[in-house]
Amino acid sequence: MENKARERELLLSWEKGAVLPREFYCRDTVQVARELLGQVLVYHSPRGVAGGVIVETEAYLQGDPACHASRGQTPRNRVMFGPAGHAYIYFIYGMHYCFNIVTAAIGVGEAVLIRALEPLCGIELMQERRRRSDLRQLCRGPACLVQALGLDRSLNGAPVYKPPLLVYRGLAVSAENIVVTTRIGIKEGAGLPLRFYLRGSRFVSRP
DNA sequence: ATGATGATTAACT
DNA sequence: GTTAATCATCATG
Repeated sequence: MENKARERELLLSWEKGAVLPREFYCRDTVQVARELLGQVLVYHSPRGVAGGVIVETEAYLQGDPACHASRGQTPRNRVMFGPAGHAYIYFIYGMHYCFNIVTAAIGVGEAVLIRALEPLCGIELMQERRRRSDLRQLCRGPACLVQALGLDRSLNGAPVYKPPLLVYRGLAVSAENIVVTTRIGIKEGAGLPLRFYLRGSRFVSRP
């Protein structure tokens, strides 16, 4: 398997790396969105561990019409206004969940949407949850990765720097390996260069 | 109380 | 490229 060697390499970097500290997220949201590429998102679910390398992100900013927080605080978006480094998980289209990490200072409603992962661990479990065996179809898309990892509403507001949700430091990504483009699935604020993905990754939701 | 809508996905043509 | 699936959330009355 060509994937085996790759998986081993990634798993090694994950095991050696440290968990990204809370402070990592208390910064400029675009910067965090870029730097999250290459890091490893892991969820220790009751059924087992699953996770992968973050290969695609989107930034949602204050004053950005596409941002859930742009029209003030509501019960749904309240965790966006809370401390950085916590999960903002919301329900959409009557059947899907999306996973974000809150960024910036308290009171500033900004976050990074995680749009795709390169599967790394818990692959059999993810294949079962997704009812698909193809690695490329496991975590390709924001709602897909949530389903693959087994995330749900109960994790809304949970920190991502301690169990059961963890983001580990992975491989560093240079600026030339980050593609900057427009976000997907929004009406207002389309056209803003706030989507980021790993150049050449076959695991992004859309090139 | 009601109605419009959505940071999607899978399965079509 | 098009569309059905499916409902919590929010603005409005």
